[in-house]
Amino acid sequence: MFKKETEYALRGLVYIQLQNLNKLRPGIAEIASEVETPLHFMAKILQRMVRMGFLESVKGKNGGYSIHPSQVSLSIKKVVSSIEGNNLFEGCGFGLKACDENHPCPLHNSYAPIRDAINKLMEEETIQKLAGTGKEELLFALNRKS
Amino acid sequence: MFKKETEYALRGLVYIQLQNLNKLRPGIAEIASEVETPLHFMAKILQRMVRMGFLESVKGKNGGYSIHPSQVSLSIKKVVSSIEGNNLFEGCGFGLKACDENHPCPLHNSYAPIRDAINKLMEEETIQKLAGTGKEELLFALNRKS
DNA sequence: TTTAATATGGACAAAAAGGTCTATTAATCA
DNA sequence: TGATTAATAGACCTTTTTGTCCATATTAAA
Repeated sequence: MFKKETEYALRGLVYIQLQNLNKLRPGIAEIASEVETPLHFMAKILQRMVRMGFLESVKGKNGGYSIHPSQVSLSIKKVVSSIEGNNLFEGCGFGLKACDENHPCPLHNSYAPIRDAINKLMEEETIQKLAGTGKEELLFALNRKS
Repeated sequence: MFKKETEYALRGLVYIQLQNLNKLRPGIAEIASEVETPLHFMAKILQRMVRMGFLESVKGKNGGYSIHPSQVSLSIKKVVSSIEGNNLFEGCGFGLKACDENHPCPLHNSYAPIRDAINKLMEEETIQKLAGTGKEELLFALNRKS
C-alpha cells in the first residue's frame, strides 16, 4: 500500500517518539538498527522529515532526533501525504482515469466508502497514539522480519 | 493504489469485454488507442493475460483478443492478484512489518475493516459487471486524460 | 583546544517499473 | 501458394525507487 520510503518514515517516527517519551534522543545508527531499515536510506528520510518540520535534529556528540515540539499530534496522513502526495486519499482508487462526483467512473460509488474509511483512519491515527498504545506489540511489529 | 501494469490490464480487459458483447474482437492497436495506453506495453500485458487464461487470442488477419470463455465472471481481485500478488488483500496495509491475528501490530485492528472492504469489493466486482453497467460513463472514464 | 561522535548533502550504484523496437510466427485472404 | 495482417517473444532503453558511500559541518566531551 505504501512505498518503502513511507513505511520507513512511519517506523522511524514511531520509534523516535517512543524513545522521546523516555527523555532519550536516538541517533540514526540506533534508529536504523532498531527498526531494521537501511542506514543511509533512513538517514535521508529523516533529513526529509526534519525539513518538513516533523522532526528536530541535534548534531554532534549525543545528538540525534526528536519529534518537533509543534507536532504533538502528527497524523499518519500528514506523513504519508508529505512523501506520496494525496493520490491515495483523493483518487478514484482504481486509477482507471480521473473521475469525480460529476463524472464518476463505474467503480466510483462502490469505492468511495473505502476511500473515506482510509481517510478517517489515517487522519485520526497519530504517531503519538501508535507510540503510546501496546508498546510490546509495537516493538515486536517493528522488529519482525517481513 | 495499483501499478500502471494493473491499471492498464483492467482498462484493456473491460474494453475487450465491451467489444466482445458486440461480437467484435479488437486488436492490440485498437485497444491501446481506445484506452490510451502505450501500445507495446499493453501488448505485453495482454500476452500475460492470455498466459493467465483470462484472454483468448487469434493471430493473423481479423485476429485480436476476446475474453476466455471460461472467464464469464472475472473478478477485479483475480486480475490484480495475478499481477501484484496478494499483498493488498492480506497484508497489514501499513507495511509496518508482518503482522497477523496472533501478533497484531497496533494498526492491525483499525485497518482490518478497510482491508475487508477492499476484499469484498474486488471479489464482487467483475470485468463483466463493469462492461455491462453505465457504458457511456465507462467509455468516458476510460478515455479521459488523467 | 583537540578529538570523537553525529547529522548533512551530494554523488553514485543497483533494482524495479515503465516503455520502445524489431524480428518471428501464425493465420487469413487473394 | 504468396502476400498481408496481427499476435508473440525477447532485447533493449528510460525513469523511478531503493540503497550505498564519502566528504563536510557541527556539537559535546575530554
